[in-house]
Amino acid sequence: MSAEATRRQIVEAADDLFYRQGFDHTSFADIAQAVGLSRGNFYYHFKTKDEILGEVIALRLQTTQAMLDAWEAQGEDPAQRIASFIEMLIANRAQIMLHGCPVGTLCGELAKLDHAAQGRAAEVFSLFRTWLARQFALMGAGAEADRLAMHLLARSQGVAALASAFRDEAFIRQEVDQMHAWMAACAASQA
Amino acid sequence: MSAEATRRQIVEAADDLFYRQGFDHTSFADIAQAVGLSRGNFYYHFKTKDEILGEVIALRLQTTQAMLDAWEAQGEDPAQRIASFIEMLIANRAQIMLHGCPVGTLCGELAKLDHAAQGRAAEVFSLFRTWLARQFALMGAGAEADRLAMHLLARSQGVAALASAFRDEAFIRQEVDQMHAWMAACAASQA
DNA sequence: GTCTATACCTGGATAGAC
DNA sequence: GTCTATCCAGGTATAGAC
Repeated sequence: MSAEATRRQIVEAADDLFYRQGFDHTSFADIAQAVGLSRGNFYYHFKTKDEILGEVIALRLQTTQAMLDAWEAQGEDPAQRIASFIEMLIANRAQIMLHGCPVGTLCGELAKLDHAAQGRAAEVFSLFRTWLARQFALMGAGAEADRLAMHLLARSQGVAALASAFRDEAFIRQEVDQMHAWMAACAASQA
Repeated sequence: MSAEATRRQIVEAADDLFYRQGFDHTSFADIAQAVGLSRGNFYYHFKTKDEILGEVIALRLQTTQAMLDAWEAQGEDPAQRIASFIEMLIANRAQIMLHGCPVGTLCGELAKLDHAAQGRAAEVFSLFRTWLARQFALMGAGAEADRLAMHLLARSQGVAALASAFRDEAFIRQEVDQMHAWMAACAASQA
């Protein structure tokens, strides 16, 4: 196999394991096993764990941006695009109940480790924030656009945190309904 | 020193370290050093790390209940008592920006570790949930009381998560203001 | 590019002297 | 109740054969 393809496999396996088990709790052996490599060979591709983390964050930034671009292309108006964001909680509910939000839990863990990559990891949040703010701006929210974006981001984080703690799917649906209702009220007040 | 006093010191030190560094990332050596004990002596007091975790959770359940009781005693009406809950975000903002919410981050970490104490840790959330639901019920929320309690708990979790990721104090104040406004609207609609 | 073998360290946990 | 010494597992990382 080419070195490039192996590297990519490693990053994808690490992405998954970091989400399910946490960054600190995932060992090189775990990742090597997932990819089917020996531990020794592993170091040919990555020298340190932080280097893998860097690539995982880069991958997440990339896939997140791609998802936002897709929502942008599909949604007919900003309110519908924001609805796509909210529906993410429903689409990923099974994983969220088990492991929380990938972005929030990684940022939380890196904060505890006082890790240098904290800022990089938070950039994934920034992608959502900027994108949401632009949608709200298009809805006519003006100076309030960023505040509304942060509000919605916070609510989705809270839902993920509690859904995971209580393993409660009904709660997710309940809050998602409330968020859609809040959006409707939001849109009405701008009109 | 008496064994009982030492044990208590250990649990308090562990409580603090688990919050600031995370459970998994905190070693026996860290806790022993914080208390000023040798590692060997440490094992006279606690046999396993899980045993310490159990006591830390028990301590948190106890201090949380005491705090709720205090709010109950001080608040003149249920709306004012719920305001005490919301103001917790302001009172603890410095710590929250550095390490997130102690309850949420512990539950999140234990979920990643697939730890047996997950359920116990979530009981701290349950204390808040039950207490908040009772306040909402007193406000006349009826069947909606629990839903409103979970909603408020989720919002506070979301604020803690994003405040930590962005290190943003203004955001905390902004959302706290919104939560108070939401409460006022809530109270008005019940009246 | 891939492997085995291995060095080195940290962390959990125990034994036994004081 | 406290200490030192020690064991062992697991984790990061390297060397060097193939």
